Amino acid sequence: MENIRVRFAPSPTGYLHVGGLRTALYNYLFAKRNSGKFILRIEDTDQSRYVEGAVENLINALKWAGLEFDEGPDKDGGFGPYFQSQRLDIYNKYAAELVEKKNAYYCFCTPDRLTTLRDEQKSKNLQAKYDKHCLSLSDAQIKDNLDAGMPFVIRLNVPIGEKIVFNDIIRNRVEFDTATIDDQVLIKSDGFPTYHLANVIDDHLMEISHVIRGEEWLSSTPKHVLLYNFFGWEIPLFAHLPLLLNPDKTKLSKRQGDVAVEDYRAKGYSPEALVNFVALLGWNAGDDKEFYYMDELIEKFSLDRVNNSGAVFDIQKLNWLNTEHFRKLPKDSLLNQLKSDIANSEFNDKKYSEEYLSLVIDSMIERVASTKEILEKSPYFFSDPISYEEESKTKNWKPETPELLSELAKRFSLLEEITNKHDFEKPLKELAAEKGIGAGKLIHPLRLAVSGMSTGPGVYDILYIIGKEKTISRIEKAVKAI
RNA sequence: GGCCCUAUCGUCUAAUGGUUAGGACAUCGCCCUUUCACGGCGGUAAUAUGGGUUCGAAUCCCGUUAGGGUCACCA
Repeated sequence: MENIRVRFAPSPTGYLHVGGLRTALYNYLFAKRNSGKFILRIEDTDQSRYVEGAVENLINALKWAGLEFDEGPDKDGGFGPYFQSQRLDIYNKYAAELVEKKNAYYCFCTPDRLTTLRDEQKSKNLQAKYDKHCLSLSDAQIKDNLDAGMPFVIRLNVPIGEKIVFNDIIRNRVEFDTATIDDQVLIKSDGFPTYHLANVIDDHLMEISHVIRGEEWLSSTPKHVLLYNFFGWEIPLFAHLPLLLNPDKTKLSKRQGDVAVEDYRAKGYSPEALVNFVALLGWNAGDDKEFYYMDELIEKFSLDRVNNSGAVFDIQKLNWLNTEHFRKLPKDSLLNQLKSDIANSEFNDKKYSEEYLSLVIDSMIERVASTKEILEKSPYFFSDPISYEEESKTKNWKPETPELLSELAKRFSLLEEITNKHDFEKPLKELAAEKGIGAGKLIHPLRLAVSGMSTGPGVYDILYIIGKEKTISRIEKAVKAI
């Protein structure tokens, strides 16, 4: 294939949807795999939906996910501008050409008439469609209306009784009857184009070779085909991607959980995991491999192997992948992440050495899926416990416990040089043997005393990491508090 | 409702006319472990349905059913 150019063309609604991320990713992978160009185009033709900072958010989210675009805002490749709101002249020029050729026409119908028409059609269970009322206007009438400053739109003049057939890489042959296609508005009364017009013109002008987008666009594709034909332009190859679904199989939506890439980022999911996960939602290489890095995805990706049915966004599988990716992270990036999480936490006023944090990571890595979770699951590495788990208290804290722990603290205080966790194990085992009790009788209350919790790394690990002083002071505190 | 798309374990999927229908996540059980995890081993679990075509169908064709998308001066 030559001159592969694909685009991700979101409208700036405020955040990047995970479905959008998947669409962007497939475009990106396809471009990279085929030495093509990945273009970002902002479809901001709806003035009423303008959201402050949306474009920045979008670009940041893409960057975070590792999807660097080759052309787009602030990165001109000779096909700009990449904001549709800056290309109004172009759309108007082409719309005029269509009107000239009678492939489009002025429409002066009021919103009132349109709603009445639609209601009527709906009540008769008919498809809501414009009735071509203004198509019969004479040139003189149109000129009069225009001169009188009447608001107008420009509509696509869909021919009657034709079949529109196109080929989709994923769905193969798709056919529509023009009788089922509405005379779509191309230019709105505010002078802005609708998606359909702007999209077709830009894809042509930007020399897009493959239109890879969500399946929700499949039913408006015949309108686009019609436009390409009217202009006499070559039609790009289409690939309509299966939708991402809620657990109840409806189109993935905000109502049923997190849908923005930023939400997952904020929760501690890594970009590698999220990318890996959405890549597999609707595509696989044909083998059993499930763990991928971006470069491997690029190497393996092909549109031929994209599925044709919708895929449920299964958070459990994402969690698993996130864990897998987390465990493979190099030590220094774990360290950096943990430091930045601490800086953003309640513990941000304290200082911890890299050696210390490194030990914390080693002890927790098998128990968490993000550095953020280390803070949540083992706060005792960052400050003294302020409360003690009730359930563990009733289970492990017996009348004789304070005395036993005090004795244990005394023996710990005698420890001179501590080089590893076993230095703490010895006195505990000895005490247990002397008292004729199982080590568990000491281990469980000890864990509760120093951590406030009943789960976590081995007690000796905890003691070794927090050190002798803290161990003793926490035991003393617990003896008084419980 | 019209039009369009889709249909393999609960979920993501493999098997492109011949397999005991495979893997992964989840789930369950056992082992490891004086906690929680990790890990190891094993189990439960699917071709929506009815017809064709064929020696042979998850796979090809038709119908049915179910789900989804779309029917805006939103993208």
